[in-house]
Amino acid sequence: METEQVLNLLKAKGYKCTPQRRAVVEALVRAEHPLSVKDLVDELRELFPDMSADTVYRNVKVLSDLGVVNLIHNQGKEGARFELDGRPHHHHLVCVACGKSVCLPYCPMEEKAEALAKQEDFKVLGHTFEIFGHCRECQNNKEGTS
Amino acid sequence: METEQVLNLLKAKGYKCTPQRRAVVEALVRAEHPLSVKDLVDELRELFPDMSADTVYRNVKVLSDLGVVNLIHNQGKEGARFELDGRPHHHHLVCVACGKSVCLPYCPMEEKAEALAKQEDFKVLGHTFEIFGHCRECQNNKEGTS
DNA sequence: TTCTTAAATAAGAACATTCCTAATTAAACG
DNA sequence: CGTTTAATTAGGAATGTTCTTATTTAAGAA
Repeated sequence: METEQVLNLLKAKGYKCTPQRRAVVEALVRAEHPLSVKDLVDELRELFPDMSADTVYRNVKVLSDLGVVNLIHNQGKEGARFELDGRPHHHHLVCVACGKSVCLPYCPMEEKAEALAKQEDFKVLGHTFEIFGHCRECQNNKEGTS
Repeated sequence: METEQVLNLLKAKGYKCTPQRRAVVEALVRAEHPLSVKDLVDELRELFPDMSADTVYRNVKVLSDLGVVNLIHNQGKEGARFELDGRPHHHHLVCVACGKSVCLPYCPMEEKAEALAKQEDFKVLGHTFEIFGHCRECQNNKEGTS
């Protein structure tokens, strides 16, 4: 997905195209792995020294609501991470050692979960699913060191 | 699960049995639905006026590590909630309107997810899965009012 | 019981995130 | 182009959560 496509989508949905918002989108398009809020703020303050963290949170939320970015809750420790995503929806394996994440070609809602919610008359708005642990490299590093 | 059982487990694992910790366990044993940190702090400050929120977080984490309580991440808004759990493991439907939660007799890890993680040489430490939305009652209330 | 020590505590700093407000500004329209 | 308006912004206050540190204390050993 390219920057202009995202901005057009935003415009179509009635969102304004501010320089800060454009910069957030560009940073996400450029990124090669999920970014934390801190990553984004640090990077964007070089362009907009006064940019507030709230602006990043707000924009990332808008993009997330539109399904353009995926939000990865990385419980505790480091904050959440975000990545641009053309694909409609997916989950992650998150490494608690290095913070990196791997996409998972599986969503539990598609299986039994949606049905169980309906059974309870529960109006589903969303869901989270993440697996956390140690990635291959971090397991190797741990063994190597000592 | 009763208070003494939990405390024995703690002792067996090398944790001390402090009055504050006992009170946290007792409050959770007594509770009939998941408690927020604020719930716990408010309740426990009647016994220990100086109790810090950190003590609640710490104890709840210990109990969570032991599998004695389940931690329900209720993204944003209201903070996390905790409930005592004798059963090995389960997930929840969380109502974003009233904060209540319903247990879900389903865990995605038991299905495909565990296998997918192994396929990536990913050493699984844990996972989260929650469905959020509006419960039956909150849907009705919304319709009733206007 | 007294001593020792590792664990737990309170307090507050630090950080992540959300919320509020007043000021700015993009976009639509004249 | 100038005006209007609703969205967006920066900034800081307000929460939720974690971390650090100095002090207290439970539990085991003498």
